[in-house]
Formats: sequence, C-alpha cells, structure tokens
Amino acid sequence: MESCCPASSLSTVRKRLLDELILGQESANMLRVILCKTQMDKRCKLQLFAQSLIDKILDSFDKSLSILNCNESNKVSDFLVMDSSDSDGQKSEDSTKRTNTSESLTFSKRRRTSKTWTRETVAASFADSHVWRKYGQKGIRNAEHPRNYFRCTYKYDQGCQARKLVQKIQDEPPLYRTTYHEHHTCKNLYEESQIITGNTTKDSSIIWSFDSHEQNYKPNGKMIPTLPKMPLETKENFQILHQNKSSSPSDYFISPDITTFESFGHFSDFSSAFDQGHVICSDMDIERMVGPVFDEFLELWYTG
DNA sequence: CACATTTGACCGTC
DNA sequence: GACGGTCAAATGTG
Repeated sequence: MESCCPASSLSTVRKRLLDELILGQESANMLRVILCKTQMDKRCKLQLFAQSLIDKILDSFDKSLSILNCNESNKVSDFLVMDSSDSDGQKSEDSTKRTNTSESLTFSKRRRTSKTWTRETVAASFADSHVWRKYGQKGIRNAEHPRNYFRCTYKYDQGCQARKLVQKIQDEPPLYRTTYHEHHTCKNLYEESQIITGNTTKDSSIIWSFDSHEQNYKPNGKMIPTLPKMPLETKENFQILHQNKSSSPSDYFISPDITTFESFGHFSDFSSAFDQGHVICSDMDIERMVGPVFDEFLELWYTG
C-alpha cells in the first residue's frame, strides 16, 4: 500500500498530528474540568455518562500520543499495558526461565507482583481524581529525570494498595509516564470534597493545586499534595485569591493535580500565579482559552 | 504538634 | 554488584 505522504514530509505531518492530538487532549481535559463544576446530585447520570465519555476520549488521546512517540523513538511500545501476571501477589517462580527479550527488559521484574498499566500523558495524571502521597524518589539509570513514587493517601486508613510511578520522559512538550499499580479500593474523597467545598451554590468550583517546578515542588521546597486537605486549602486559597481578583472566589479553579498545569503550558494567563504554586483560573480565563464555544456550552449545560 | 516530604538505607531480583 | 522499589527516620511546614 502506498503512502499518502512523501517520506520527507512525514516528520512534519507527524508533528502536526502530535500538535493536534495534544490540543485535543487539552480540550478534553478542559471539558472534564467544566463537567466537574456541576453538582453531582442534579445531573448525576448525565455527568457520569459524560465523564465516562471524556475518559474514553482522553484514553484515546493517550494511546495515540503514545503510539506516535513510540514510533518516533523506535522503542518497544509499553503504553497501556495491562499486566495481570502474578496478580495474587506472589512473586514469579519461573523468573529463571525468562528469556532476555525486549519485553522482559521493558518491564522491571522487581517486585512486579500486581496489576500494572502505564499511561503517557502531557499532564502526569490529569484524569486521576485520587489522593496520592509521595513516598519515594529515585534517580533511574539512563533517565534524565527522577522517578517519583506515590501511594494512595488512604493506604493505612482504608487499606488501599493503589500506587503510581510518575516519571517525566520528555521536556518539550512535557510528557510524563505514569505507571499505576493496583486499583483504588478506597472511597474517592476527591469527589466527596467537591460536594463539601462550596457546592451549595451554582458555582460549584473546584479547588486545584499544582506546582510550577519540574519536580512538583513549591518554591519553599514542599510538595503540594494532591488534595490532601481539601476544605482547608479551599478556604485559604479562596481568601488569597479573592484579595487579588475582582471576581467571586467561587469563580476560581485550582488544579487538582500537581502536574496538571503543564498541560496548559501554552496558556500564558495561567502563569500569573505561578510563583505561589497555584493556578488561578476564572470562568473568564476558561472562556478565553476555549473560545466562544464555552458560552454556548455553559448555556446548554446549565439549562439542561 | 501533626502531618507531609525528603532521602539514605535496606531489600529483592537479576 | 547493579538496579529499582520501598521503608522509615529526619526534616520541613503551617
């Protein structure tokens, strides 16, 4: 079958394709944010359905971007790999039988005793609404950036075994590889927190925190947790933000994921609060970013 | 003081 | 011994 494009222009086409995919991914992320603004009790079924659709869209973007990136580097594709081996927690007994294939090299055999799957995203884990706590950081051989280890905050409270490894694999555009281990068994307090925080009005704003530095650290060196104490941070940020902005405090978003901001890297307006380690984004900011469609969408959304 | 992060040490696997 | 993953004491922050 003949290629539709000359070989010399393939890299250009690929770059354009990447740009479009990234733009689409960011738009889907934005849409997800907007959806989160609505109250769960009013449009629960509709919202759940819409969110599931967005998750699928984001998943497709992740896969597409991963495919493109993997083709570019000619490396073994390891995106979105579901590994169900050793799912009972026992260590593999036939490790000596394994051959030195690319597959066995791609996946570390060490303590790989649970279900794992990997995603490559512009934002490290934008669609991840769980609360994580960092428990380690390790420099990886032949890797430019260190690998960060997170576990579920409710590991001990609720026995949730979910973990994730986040590693930056590309600078421009920022690309992260997030490897998840085990599914969450904890109650999702992120969703609860949305109900707790200011959802008594139609402005059911979400409070997000993020970090401006590569390794997700605040200027003071402390990492912003992913919504560990939602009500407290919400209150504080509302106070801070309300002092500096003219609009209602409930107009603001703050990223729930520390690396989310990088997915909005080309939106210069976001950089205004960079030094505080928070992104301030009002409805107006969102409107400028997504264009006139936003008005129409909001009207449709709020009027049902 | 409570809680989260940092980071060196330790462990398991190769 | 090298390497990646995890632990836990030390440290930092509000």
